[in-house]
Amino acid sequence: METTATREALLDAAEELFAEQGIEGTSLRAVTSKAGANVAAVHYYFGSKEGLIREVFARRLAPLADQRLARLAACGEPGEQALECILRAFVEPFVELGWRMDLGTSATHRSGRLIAQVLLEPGDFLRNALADAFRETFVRFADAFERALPHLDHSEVIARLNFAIGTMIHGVAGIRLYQEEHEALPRSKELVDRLVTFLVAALEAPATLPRTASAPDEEPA
Amino acid sequence: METTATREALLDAAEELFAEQGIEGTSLRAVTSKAGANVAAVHYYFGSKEGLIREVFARRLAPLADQRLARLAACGEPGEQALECILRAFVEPFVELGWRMDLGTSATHRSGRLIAQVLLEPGDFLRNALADAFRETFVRFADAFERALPHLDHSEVIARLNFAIGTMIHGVAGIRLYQEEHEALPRSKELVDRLVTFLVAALEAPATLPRTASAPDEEPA
DNA sequence: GTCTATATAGCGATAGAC
DNA sequence: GTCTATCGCTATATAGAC
Repeated sequence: METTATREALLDAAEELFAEQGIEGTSLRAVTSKAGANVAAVHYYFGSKEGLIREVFARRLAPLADQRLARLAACGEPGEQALECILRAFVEPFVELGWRMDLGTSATHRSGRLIAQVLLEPGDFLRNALADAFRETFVRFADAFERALPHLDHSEVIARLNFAIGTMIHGVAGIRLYQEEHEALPRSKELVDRLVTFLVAALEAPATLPRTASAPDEEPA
Repeated sequence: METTATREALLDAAEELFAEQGIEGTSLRAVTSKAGANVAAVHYYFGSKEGLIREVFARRLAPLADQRLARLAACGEPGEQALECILRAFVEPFVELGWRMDLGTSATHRSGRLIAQVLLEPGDFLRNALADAFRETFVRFADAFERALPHLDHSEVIARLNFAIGTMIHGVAGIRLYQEEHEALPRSKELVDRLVTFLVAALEAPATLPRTASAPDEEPA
């Protein structure tokens, strides 16, 4: 269809500009001018800027969810899945998506920062949409992690899963508050391997004992 | 001084609104109206919105750096510091700062998201200012971590330190993409303990071995 | 389905009264 | 030191020509 060409061009342009300049910081004019169209086209296809934003993410998140769940299923029967396999099923598709969304972005403003941005932006609508899109995935992975980490209670598994998500997002976003001068940003595969090593150990850590409450004398070895 | 009253009120209002609505999403009018002043006052005291933003952070970051370095020094002589002590020196002051900056913020938009936001926002000026403010701290801590983790090479220590920063920021920001219905957000002390358990294990993990080949750029045949 | 032209509103910044 | 009023600009959104 020819009508789809403009639509896709708008989505591509928006995705790229959002990653470079932020979502709030990107005007419809910038999007349409990059896409070779004009402001009215956005409202014709998406109704509003909010509709455009929603579509930019929806286009990526459904395939991401599918891929993660397929990879998880390939780890074996529930209850017998290896922790590293579960973790890779969770991390790898996300990192690859981050890299793909990054194609036109400058080297210093890397990749998946788009998703990280959304998590922090003020408006509720997108964060809620994101949470909805991820809910099924997270429920399934939380269950898999819980079975693979029998030494942890439910609440600590959830807390660690949320930590792991933060580590992953921050890693994919390529944020370096502390960066060596000549250090190159890691390639996708190297990043995944380092993330997995880091997170497997973190998830397997012994349970956190309450330091305040009943056992004040105990220091963890 | 009486002049300081308005100035401080502007900084307080700005800090609170930035955390709630984002920096880009907060207008000077919103800040001044909350502070009981008006737009001109911002330009009188800070010259511009950018100057205001800079001051909001500068007011918090210098004490944070001091506190962290003091805590690190209290861990003992360089080369003999325990990993957990170094990590707590790094994490605890940051978490407490996040909690303090959160006072007026609604429960669903927690704490340190302000710093997390800055890391992702488009403009370079603030990220550079933040990197500058943290540089000394990070150099000192990177050195301490490297001595405490002799099984890792320099580049992996740096990579893991950046991961740890991401974990910490995400945790303090209170982001929960996956949240149980009745789950309460953890208290500061509980968060710190869980973060430390998680990160000690992660940092101590064995070195990541290249999985593809001897050189990271090579594609497997 | 795509354009131009415009309506409406909000922004940061500044001048000048007090 | 603090105010009101306003300038100049840009944003999203829409109406209507083609």
